[in-house]
Amino acid sequence: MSKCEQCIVMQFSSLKALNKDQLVKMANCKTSYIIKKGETIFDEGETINGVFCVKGGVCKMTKLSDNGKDQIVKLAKAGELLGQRSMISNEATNLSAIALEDMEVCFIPRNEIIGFFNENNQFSMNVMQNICSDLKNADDHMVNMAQKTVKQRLAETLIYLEETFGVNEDKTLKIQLTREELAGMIGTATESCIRLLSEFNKQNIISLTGKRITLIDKSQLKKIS
Amino acid sequence: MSKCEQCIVMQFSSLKALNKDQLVKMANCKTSYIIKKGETIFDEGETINGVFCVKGGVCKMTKLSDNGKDQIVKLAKAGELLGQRSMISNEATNLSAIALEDMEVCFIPRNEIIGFFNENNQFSMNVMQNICSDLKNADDHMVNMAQKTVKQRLAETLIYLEETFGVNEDKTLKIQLTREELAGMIGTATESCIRLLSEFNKQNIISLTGKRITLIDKSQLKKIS
DNA sequence: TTTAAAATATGATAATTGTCATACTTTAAC
DNA sequence: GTTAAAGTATGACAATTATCATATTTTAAA
Repeated sequence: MSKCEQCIVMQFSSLKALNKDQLVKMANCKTSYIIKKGETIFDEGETINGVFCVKGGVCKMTKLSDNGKDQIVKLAKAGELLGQRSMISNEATNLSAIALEDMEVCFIPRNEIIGFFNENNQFSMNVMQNICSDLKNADDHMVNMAQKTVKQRLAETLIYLEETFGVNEDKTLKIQLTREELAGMIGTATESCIRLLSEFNKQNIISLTGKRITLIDKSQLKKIS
Repeated sequence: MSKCEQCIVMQFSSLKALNKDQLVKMANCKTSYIIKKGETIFDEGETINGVFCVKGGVCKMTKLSDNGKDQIVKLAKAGELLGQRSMISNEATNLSAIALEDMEVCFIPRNEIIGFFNENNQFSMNVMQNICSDLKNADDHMVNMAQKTVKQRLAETLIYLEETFGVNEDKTLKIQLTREELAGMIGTATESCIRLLSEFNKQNIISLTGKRITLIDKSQLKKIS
């Protein structure tokens, strides 16, 4: 059982508002997990009774649409608490969380978090602000889905992926998404996504090396989006 | 200056958690407004420094997309607090609020609400749950926008409008949206929206009397959506 | 290393949706 | 009431996107 105090996550998660005693208390009741790439942390509709704190790695938060396709609603990385919304609403989760890379996560039971909520205003304010930020992003995302073309959404998403997750030494996007997952983010058919990537590639806006993507002309991507 | 204690809104808004003293305090610092149909309560990007409590009437919460169309992100009715998110994030609003009917709203300054936040856990929990509910809806909405056809979205929206705002004695939808607004809700061109309404009309799934809409075959609408 | 499975890629085609033009109808202002 | 403006409706056409088929490449397992 590692100490929460020393966890790097404490620097940028809402948990940073907790004091030493609270962190010790949390360390005593948390459970740590190693999640392998592709494994599910929890499924849409599951009752999880707590939150998962992401220590490392990235996961996709997806929702199964009626037509059977997985829509990626957001990507979550270190410092994020998964299941905040359902914990506060006291409901089952509305999204599934699936690891895109090997991950380290800690589970913190609901009671513990709710306790911190009541005794630590700054902490509850932090959580609230996270949720508000999610809400704002969801609104923006919704409007983009409704009003932008697939091409615009792809361009925007590529920029988002580079800005959020960075690039490797060879300039390729660090985050590894399959074409199907990328299509699931922008809300289109996998073939349409592949076709547009090819088109961007031919126009020298991006380059494709196997499944890896490199952004070449970012200003052009921004113009498109 | 009317008393907040006696306001009908207190029965179903998050403010119901406030005690008598707090309600009196709120009544003393609130400002009441009558908003005419079509008038703007606040604009996207505005800093409002407080929340608007809807006492009566319905408004649309919209976001201007890059292509110049107004997307309706949600409809708000009595009991809702407008501007909660931006108040908590301490940011400008990300949505505009425009009255669809004549409205009564009260403005409550930010400081007041934040004060209640700190002294009344149940109140802050209520607000949080509202925002969580908005977030869940936004996620659902996003997936629908991304994965469903315009026809499916229209069918779903018609059912939502009837369930949420009810019908008149003649069975027509109580809420009055122009075709342009309806198109703005489902995220499509006005003409496409009109065309699909005509199609539903011809198939006897709905009936159109001027701008008024009556749902005839709801089970069919559900099947479509 | 070989081989099967999965992922990527591309073509052909159909379905959906948007855009522009135009006509008709309702609404609201004078 | 008249009239202009706004809203509703429909046609024609173009653009976008999905679907199905199939080939190629990559990945992972035996």
